[in-house]
Amino acid sequence: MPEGHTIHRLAAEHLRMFGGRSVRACSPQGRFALGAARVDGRPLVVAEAFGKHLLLGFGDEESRVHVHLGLFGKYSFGTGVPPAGVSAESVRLRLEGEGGFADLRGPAACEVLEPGGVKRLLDRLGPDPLRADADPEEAWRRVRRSRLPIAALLLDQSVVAGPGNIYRAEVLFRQGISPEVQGRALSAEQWRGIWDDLVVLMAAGVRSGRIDTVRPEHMPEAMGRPPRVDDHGGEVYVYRRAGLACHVCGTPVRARELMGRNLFWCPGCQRAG
DNA sequence: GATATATGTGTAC
DNA sequence: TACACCTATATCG
Repeated sequence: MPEGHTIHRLAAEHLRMFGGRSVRACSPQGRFALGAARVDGRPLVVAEAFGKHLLLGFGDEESRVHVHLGLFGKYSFGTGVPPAGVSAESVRLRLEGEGGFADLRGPAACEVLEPGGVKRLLDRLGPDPLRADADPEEAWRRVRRSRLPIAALLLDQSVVAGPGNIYRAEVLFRQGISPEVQGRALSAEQWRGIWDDLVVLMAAGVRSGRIDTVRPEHMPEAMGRPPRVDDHGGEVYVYRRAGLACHVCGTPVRARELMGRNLFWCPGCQRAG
């Protein structure tokens, strides 16, 4: 679930459900008991996503509740009273308002940040393709002088904030760029292509709540099979399709580990620099 | 029941 | 590069 589009959806969902109204906050699991007590009873006035980070602001506090889902974190929303039972014991943060509740389980981070901590967090994030204030040139300045492969740069949140393993694989496929190409070997046009496509793909992800990729117009017709509907719940061309024929050119999709993450690409469609 | 896996990141060696 | 961490779900025996 948790690439940047998910977090932007969560921010919007928080505002819809709680925006401007006071909420009750608690931590059934206990590990965020102090933080929850601190915001309990205040109105939720800020819910904003920066890459994969969610920031919630309550009342006139300048501090923010900072949530990062990590690999396993999940939110569940509902109307009415949150369900009791064993599954409630794993809820790190629960917000309840008149409109419903939000349960957070398994986050990598759930903490209160003072303004200085918020600034440090935001300072180490690159531009987020889903934010109107994002400046792709800021990312390009990092990319263009890096010897790291573009596949590594796209997962570095200090270069670009938001894309995860699926968007990385799919955007490089759609742009026909080999994951191995060094950042400094990319042209400005290629970077522009990657960025603009991230904006399109991730905005679609925010709307639909899943990651779907479609054949870009500059690519030849697909071979008649639909893209894989992955366990993640979306239609993709290369992500987790190792060994299967590319839907565009028929070449087997390849996979390898790069810096601890699974990387997928089509050697037929994705050329060097 | 045990084990493997996952869309992520931070720290230590 | 390895591992630690957080949780749920799928798959295997």
